[in-house]
Order: sequence, then C-alpha cells, then structure tokens
Amino acid sequence: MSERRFALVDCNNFYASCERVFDPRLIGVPVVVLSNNDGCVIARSAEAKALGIKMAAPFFQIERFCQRNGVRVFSSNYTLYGDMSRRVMRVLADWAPAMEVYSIDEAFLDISRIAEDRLHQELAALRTRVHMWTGIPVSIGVGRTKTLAKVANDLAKRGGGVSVMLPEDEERALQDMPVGDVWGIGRRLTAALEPLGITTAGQLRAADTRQLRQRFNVVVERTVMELRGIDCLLLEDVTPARKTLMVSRSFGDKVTLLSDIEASITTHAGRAAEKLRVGRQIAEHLEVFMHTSPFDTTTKPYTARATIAFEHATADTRLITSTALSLVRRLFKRGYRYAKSGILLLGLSEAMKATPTLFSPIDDRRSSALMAAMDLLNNNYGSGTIGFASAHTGKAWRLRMDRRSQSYTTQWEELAKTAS
DNA sequence: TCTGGGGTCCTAGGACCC
DNA sequence: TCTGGGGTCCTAGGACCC
Repeated sequence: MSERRFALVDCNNFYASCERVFDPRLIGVPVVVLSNNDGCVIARSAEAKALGIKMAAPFFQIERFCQRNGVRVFSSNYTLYGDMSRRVMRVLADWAPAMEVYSIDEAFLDISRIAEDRLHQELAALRTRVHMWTGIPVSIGVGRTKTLAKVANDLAKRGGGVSVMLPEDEERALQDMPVGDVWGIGRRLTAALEPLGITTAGQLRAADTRQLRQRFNVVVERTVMELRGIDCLLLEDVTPARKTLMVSRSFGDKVTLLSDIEASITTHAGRAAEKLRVGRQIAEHLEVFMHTSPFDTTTKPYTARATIAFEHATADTRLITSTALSLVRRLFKRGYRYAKSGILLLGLSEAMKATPTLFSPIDDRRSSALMAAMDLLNNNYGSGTIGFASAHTGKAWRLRMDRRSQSYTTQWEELAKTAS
C-alpha cells in the first residue's frame, strides 16, 4: 500500500486578508477584525501580530493602542468572508481529486497520488493560483496524517508558504514544537501534560498511548498515533450534515427585563428557523439559554437553560418562536443582569420531501386558504396538494403547489364532484 | 462601561428495562 | 433473609477546534 499524504491549505489571517482584497491600501498596514458587537479581536494581519495584539483581546483594552499605532479596525462581515471562502474552495476543488472543507479558511486535500519529487513544485503553483484568482494568500503544509499536515502548515507559515514534511523530517520538526501547538491539544491538556514531563510535540509522540488513554481519553490517544504517522482521521470528502444549530448573541448592555430577552429570543428563533430551512433540515429539540457575564467577578455566573422536545420535528418559524418564548418565560428570573441569550436546535435531520395533502372544510375565501397552504409548504418544503371544500356551495377545489427555487406556482382546479 | 459565535466529540452518571 | 448484571438512552459538562 502506498503511503498516504495530506495537504492542509490554510488562508493566512483570513478575515484581515479578505478586507485587503477590497481595499489594497490596507496592504502593509496593521489590520484587525472584531467579533460581534466589536467585542474582541478575531483576526489580525501579520503587522498587527507584530505589534503584539493578541488573539481574542477585548477591544476596549486595546482601542487606544490601536489608535496610536495606526491599526485599521473592522467590524466583521461574515457575508463577505463566506463568499471569499467559497471562491478559495472552488479553486482548490478544481485542483484536488479529493478534498475536505474543514473550516471557513482551511481545507485538507488528499494528495497521495502526486509523486514525491513533484509535490513542492505543484503545491507552490497551487498557492500562486489561489492568490492570483482570489487575492487570498494561503499556506500549504504536507504530512502523512492530518495532524502532521497541520504541523507542516505551521512551518509553512513561518516562511516559504509551502512545507512538505517527509517522514524523515518529522522527528526534527516535532522536537522543538510546544505541545500546546499540536492540533487537538488545548490549554487544559497542555497544563495536564506538563507534570507528566510532556511539554513538546516530540515528547507527546513518544509517550505511552495506553497510559494517556487511561488518564485522558481516546482523542488524545488518536492525536499521538497521528503524530506517529498512523492516520486515524480520514478525509471527510462529503461534508456531514449539521447535527445542531445555534443562534446566540451577547447583549451590548446587560439586560434585566423579560421583555428584552423575549425580543432577542424572537429574533434568534426566526434566524434559526430560516437557517434550518436553507439547509432543508428539521429539528427535534429546542434549547433556550441565557446567562450572566462570566467576566463579572463580583457575582457568581448564572446560566438558565432548558430543553424541550417538539411533538414532531419542525422548521416552522412560528412554532419554534412560540416554544422558545414559553421556555424563556419559565426560565427568566428577576434580578440577574443577563449578558447573552441564545437558542440551540438539536436532533437535526433531513427534511422529508413532503407532499402534504390536506383536506379541510374552510369557506371559499381563497386568500386565507392560500396563506394556509403557503405556511404548510414553507414548513414542510417540497410541493403538495391541498384540497378545499366550501361549506356554502358544497363545491371542492384542489390547490397544487410547486415550489421551485423560491417561487410558487399555484394551480386552482375545481373538482368535478363534490368532496365527500 | 465595554470580553464572539458556532460547531464537534467524549465521558460520567442516572434512569430505566429485562 | 438474601438484593444482579448488563444494556441502552438521555443529559450535563468538559474539552477541543476555527
């Protein structure tokens, strides 16, 4: 069996780079992009990093610093970033036989079939192509496993833009790498590994997997195997369907009134239902949560949350909204200063291509009938037939609806015989 | 005064059933 | 009088990622 090889393509300082594509005057200038509500830093250009601006730094703490140092500051624009991401991914998909879009700015490519001596040259060409066609600079790292490709990508970012790590290079690359830089080893694990004498990626690779599994979990064990070149994480060529969906926001100012929470939850519910329908999914459960600020040291953090099951899985805006609001009213407690609210939809599954058929005895005011039909189809996707019977005349109609893209075509048809 | 939003997976523990 | 063991499902919470 031939050796497997993965490439990780990672966009450099992605959000900051996106802003630059649309304003070249930003090139060479420190740029940062802020989270929602301009809360904290979520992207930094190389110049901003060089100034010492940290990832996730609260903006209010560095605002003056940014002014003094000529840092250009942007609120995030996810529509733009999403669009740029699709452009980059399209270029990669054109090139690679198999690829996994891992995040908005990263993709793994299966490059097992490219000859070793051509790898560097081919990937350098790909890098140039992405930059030329999208304006986004990327780094590419190659390794035997995804985890090793991540390591190689780190090296690529430090210079050259492309780093091909062959098995004989691994030892040296891992030797000096802090263990916390390994993909899958976060802050907690780094702290927990330290007393075991594991502070570098090389030491983690040499560690006893059985012991690590016992002490931690299988995820850590897999990471160690991956560092050794045994691929445990396969390329997920087909993006799996989303399993949960969350919409949440922090409040600009702390909220103490039920009516304010209700308003925010109503907005969240609407957005969540819309996202569900775009993905043609329905949800089984709904969770609502609201919590106080974790940064407020004067009071103990408080979270109110509750989950409820729908009678039938749904994507119905009104049902989701009313259910969420009933939970909010149950959960809300006076006296707390809420910092954030949100809803989480769980147990998502693919919406059936429903062909709802409904006969209901309503009068022959067609407009209200049409509204009901639209609702029904909206919530069930697909096309369908709805029958109406007039209580006054005894006649019956059939309304057929065909939903293509976003428009409906409707067809009224008077049935020859009266409905039974 | 002001600290993001959206995901995944794993484990432990309780409820419940046979 | 003695009070099993194994399986599944669900939830909460913790860890990680970008």
